[in-house]
Amino acid sequence: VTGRKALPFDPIDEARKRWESSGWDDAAIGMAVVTSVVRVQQVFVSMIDQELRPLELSMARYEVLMLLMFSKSGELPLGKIGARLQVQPGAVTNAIDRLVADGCVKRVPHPTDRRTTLAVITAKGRTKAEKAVQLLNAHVYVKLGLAQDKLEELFELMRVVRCQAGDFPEDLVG
Amino acid sequence: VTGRKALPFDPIDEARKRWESSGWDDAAIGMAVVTSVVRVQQVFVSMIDQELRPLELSMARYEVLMLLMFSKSGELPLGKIGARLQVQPGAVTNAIDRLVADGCVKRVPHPTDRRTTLAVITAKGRTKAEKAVQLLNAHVYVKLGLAQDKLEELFELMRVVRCQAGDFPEDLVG
DNA sequence: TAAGATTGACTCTTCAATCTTC
DNA sequence: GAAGATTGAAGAGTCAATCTTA
Repeated sequence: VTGRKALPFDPIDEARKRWESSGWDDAAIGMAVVTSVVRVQQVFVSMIDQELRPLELSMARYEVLMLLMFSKSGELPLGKIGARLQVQPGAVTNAIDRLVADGCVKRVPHPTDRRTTLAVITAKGRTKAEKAVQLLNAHVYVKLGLAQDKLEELFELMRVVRCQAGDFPEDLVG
Repeated sequence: VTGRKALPFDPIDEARKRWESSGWDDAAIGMAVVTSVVRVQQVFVSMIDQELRPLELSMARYEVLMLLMFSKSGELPLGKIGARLQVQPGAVTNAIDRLVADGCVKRVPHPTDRRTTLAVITAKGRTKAEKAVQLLNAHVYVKLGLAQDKLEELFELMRVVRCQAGDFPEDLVG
């Protein structure tokens, strides 16, 4: 993706064989899957970052803008944002700070609960978010190199893993 | 995984529906797959970090130890490590620095090429690596909550994505 | 007491610049 | 000049501590 070179063999296949020849057969496929997910994520994130760079957006800030754009009235308490993105409060504060500095978001006090702060997307924020979506749709999401039906299979398998991990309740799987 | 709460619905399903109702049908499944991979990776890495914490190992340093342990004579040039892990040179220097400080690795000059440095795993490094493997095998890799055949399907689909991304040559896909 | 947000210390990453050696 | 490694700055994350408000 960047200046990294391709290897003349599949490194994860190699690792799996070593696991099997070390007597860890029952864990070998799990290791291979986890390692694959980590590597693929690395590739996806660097594709996304590259597209977002001209807009001066990071992936984290893009995700925040998406959340705000698709929420009714374009505002959300910071705590809700953290829960959706599954990141710590400090990460939210940081992302909002930068979005505010860039004029994409405003901080507004909650009308009734004075502990909570609302993030509100601005017109500039909406414009930037729309550009970002166009770029990612055109250059990342439609270029995954897998047929539609294969993507569906992959999505369903990942959904089960996400559910097992407690991302959302079990009764929503099937 | 940590103190994060589960949501009462699948957030990625919601996003996918919004994509479809915005007329981005062709990109919707790609968006859902990319988002899924990012979330699952987040979960896997935090499971791994939690297991590795008692050993005072990060996932990055664990990966370096694995590479060294499975290489003949337990040594590797820093550049090779970066290529295998697909990270920048600076990240390798950082990881090796910490492993050296922990006594798990030694830096040794290359016998013929005085530009390159070799990382050599120590006895302490091997011991720690073996403990790490036991922990991850027992508490992560065998507990993915998916049947063996489903894991195989998932692995094969991810392999195609990795290949498309240029992780390794196309003629090794299968 | 607990919830929401912020802050500061620390880790790990990328990127660009630098230094040595080929 | 190019390759290998290091360095320093900046971005983004965790975690623990803190402050305000409920």
